[in-house]
Amino acid sequence: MTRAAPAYWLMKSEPFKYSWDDLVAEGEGTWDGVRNYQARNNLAAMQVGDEAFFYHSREGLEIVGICTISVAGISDPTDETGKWAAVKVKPKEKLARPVTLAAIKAEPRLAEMQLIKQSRLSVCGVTAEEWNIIRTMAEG
DNA sequence: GCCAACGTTGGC
DNA sequence: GCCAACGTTGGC
Repeated sequence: MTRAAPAYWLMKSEPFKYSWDDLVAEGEGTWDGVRNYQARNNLAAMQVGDEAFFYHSREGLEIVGICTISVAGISDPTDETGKWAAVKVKPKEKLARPVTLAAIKAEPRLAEMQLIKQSRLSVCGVTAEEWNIIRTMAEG
């Protein structure tokens, strides 16, 4: 399956477990351990070349960087049943200015973001419009 | 650290 | 198939 334009995502991580800096240090990270069906469906829909915001949850509460999907459609190596999905990501760029959850909530055009609507979903879809708005907000 | 929101599980 | 109990996530 191919797609003309890259899709956009937002992936949450608790920085004390796995932070943006950890990903940069590793060079490539496996996004595994997801045990939510909706998040899994998002993971399974990802393709190489898609881009994702890296969001720090619990602490920070902000988008800190952008990563690209480097390997798609793999099964979660931490899962023995084989039914959970994972991808590999590489850091692409660190945002000049992190975009905080508060800033996202304060922007009416972002009120419909899956991030806002489903606060507990750890892998969210982002529309191209939302992506561009946040990229603009992240410019220094 | 607390707790609300939400997803999952299991008894009936 | 319903729903109460339970576990987890994530904002505050």
